[in-house]
Amino acid sequence: MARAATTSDAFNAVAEPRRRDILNYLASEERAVGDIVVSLGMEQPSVSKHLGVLRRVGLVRVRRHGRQMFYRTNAEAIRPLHEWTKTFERLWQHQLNRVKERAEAKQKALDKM
Amino acid sequence: MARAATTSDAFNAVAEPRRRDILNYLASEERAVGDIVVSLGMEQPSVSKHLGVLRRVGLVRVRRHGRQMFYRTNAEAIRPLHEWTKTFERLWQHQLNRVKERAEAKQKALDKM
DNA sequence: TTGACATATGCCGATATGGGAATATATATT
DNA sequence: AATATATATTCCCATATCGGCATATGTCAA
Repeated sequence: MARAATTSDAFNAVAEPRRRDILNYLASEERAVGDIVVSLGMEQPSVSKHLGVLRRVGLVRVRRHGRQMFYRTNAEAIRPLHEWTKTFERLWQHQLNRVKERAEAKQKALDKM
Repeated sequence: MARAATTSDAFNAVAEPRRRDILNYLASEERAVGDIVVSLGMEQPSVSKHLGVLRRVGLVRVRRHGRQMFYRTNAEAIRPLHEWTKTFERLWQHQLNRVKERAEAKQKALDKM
């Protein structure tokens, strides 16, 4: 078996940096493909392909207006990612506290010298 | 150019479901490779390879004890992922509110019938 | 209808993948 | 030293990728 398809889920789709750029760009308001091409400085076919991947996993929604296609980020599809990362939140807080405590202990030791 | 390496960053490393399973398993406490093999029901070489990827992007830490290698999740490396997804949080809340409002409006309309 | 514009799709090549099987490395035990 | 145990590495294969380029599709305008 090879690597899972980029269209298998949001995790795979979002692994590509340019696709994250697109999602960021489409977060605040919907945009036509041409706008993405210009604003992000990518080739038009490349943008269309990335949008295709994002659309297949539900990360963007499309609306046609004349010959333009307006895309917008569907934040709801990013939520599972957020939830998964969130399960580790208390761990890094814990780890940070430990680092902080060690630093403070070290400082105290230095103060006594 | 082909797809980015799984070791290029946490986003790519985490795209593989089995690697997320491993990170979940190693979140609460450190474990030997053999434990992962048994608990997750994977082949040993497969586990070692996945751990290699995770280690290269800093998602796990290792400690040797005799002939065993104890791995644990380094939650701190998951944080950038969390932060990125977080930027969309207000959007899906907004979208959910709109869905909710529509549902309530619909219910009100039904109540009048 | 013809032509211009906006976007999508097809084909190509180079590359990395993940699983399976075999094997190598490192450490402990006797 | 020889053997057993724990883990890592290598090789192979089928597959999907992304970018570049050319081209197809769809829509508007004259």
